[in-house]
Amino acid sequence: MESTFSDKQKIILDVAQQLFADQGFAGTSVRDIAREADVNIAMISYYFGSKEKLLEAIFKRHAEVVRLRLESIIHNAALSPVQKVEHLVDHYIEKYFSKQNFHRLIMREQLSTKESPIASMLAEMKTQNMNLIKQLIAEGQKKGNFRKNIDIPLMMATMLGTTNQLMTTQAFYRQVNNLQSMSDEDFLKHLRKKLSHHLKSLFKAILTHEAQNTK
Amino acid sequence: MESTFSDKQKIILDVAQQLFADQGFAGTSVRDIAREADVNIAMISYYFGSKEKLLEAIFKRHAEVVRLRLESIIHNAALSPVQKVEHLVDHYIEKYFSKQNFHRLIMREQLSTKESPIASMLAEMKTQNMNLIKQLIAEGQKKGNFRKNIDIPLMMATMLGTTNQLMTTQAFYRQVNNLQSMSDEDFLKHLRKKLSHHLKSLFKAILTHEAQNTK
DNA sequence: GTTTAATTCAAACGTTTGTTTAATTTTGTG
DNA sequence: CACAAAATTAAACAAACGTTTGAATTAAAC
Repeated sequence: MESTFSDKQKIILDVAQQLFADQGFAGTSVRDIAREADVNIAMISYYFGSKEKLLEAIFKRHAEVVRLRLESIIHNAALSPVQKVEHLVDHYIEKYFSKQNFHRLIMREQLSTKESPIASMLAEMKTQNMNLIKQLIAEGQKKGNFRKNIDIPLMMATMLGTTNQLMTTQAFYRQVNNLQSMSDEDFLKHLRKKLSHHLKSLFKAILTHEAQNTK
Repeated sequence: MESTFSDKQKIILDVAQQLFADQGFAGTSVRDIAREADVNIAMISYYFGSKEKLLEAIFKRHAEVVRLRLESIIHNAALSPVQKVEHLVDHYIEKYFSKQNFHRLIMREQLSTKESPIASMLAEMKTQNMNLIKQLIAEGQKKGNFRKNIDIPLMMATMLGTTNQLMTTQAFYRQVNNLQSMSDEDFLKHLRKKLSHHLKSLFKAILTHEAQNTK
């Protein structure tokens, strides 16, 4: 990768990522970023060309990290296919919960219908991840653990979609289940556990031959 | 409901809904709306107070329609609980696919973390729908069709989340499955069918005692 | 027909936006 | 030190934004 950023550039990237995540891309001005990063307004254009290309740089940096982590799970010879799927679920939940706002930002960009460098970058990233998971499924089928005719994109949609949806409506989930007395931290722990179990049992039902367990 | 809009107000609401859906709220200017609706810019403030209250009015109008349709399914005495769930799935898919852009708009608003009249309105809407579905699940449990200890919010998150996710990444789904030669119409039909089957078998696995069928 | 209220309009208001300029300072190199 | 390149700055730019104004027009009420 040709991505070698100076310390100052990294600060701008970090600050912008946080602000974009919290307030959205349109909702964040370059002046906000400059103020928070303690640099002159002109530095953003100077270093990155434009506000939009700054976002592009942020996503590029993120994509690299995701790909590496995913590969390390898939290629871990010590794990069975079922274990890999479970690791995948837990890893994704962990990643998503620890950077909620950033994933909100990605969601927002995906919602945009317009063709853009960013949209095509996200698509490419998705394809890479999908190919890795395809390997994993194929391995499971070869070993006889998984059934044939698995619609991987649908399965992915359920994992990502359910997690996204639950995240965006977590306050609602808390209210419905009368969990207001819990601390924020405890609630998130509880939510993650529930979601993890839910997704794993769903995937067991989709992927394997046996019915999923009741708790 | 006190919502009685003049013809001109309805035109503004329709046009604004379309534009907000296509370009987002921040991405649509009141000048865009005025031009498309063929009214003076000042009319939007005059009738609705502000751009934000205009969006509020659009969501209020939408919520009413959704509630009525949901009630008609839940209270249909001719259907069994399982059938009702299947109707629910198909109805939601139908609703979502026929107004994709509008649901993208709702998603975008849900992604916003800020407290706002619109956020609380969406939350209230969600609670209403949830209570209706709770009735449906309780009916199924009483009749012995559904198992106990069903996490309804999690189930809803899977339905809404999977549909949303698949919708926002449909171009990707098409590419991965080599369906570019299909017409747009045929592809959407295909996608709906796949999604419907996927969700129904997931729900069978979640709700009932038997394992779901393979195709 | 007269009066009062509701509607419509072009224009302007005051901000805020992303980006650029041109001058200045800092840094690196020989 | 001297010179060139890079970095940084305050200021200005033009464009777009949501909203308001005050006059002009239409509709409604009596």
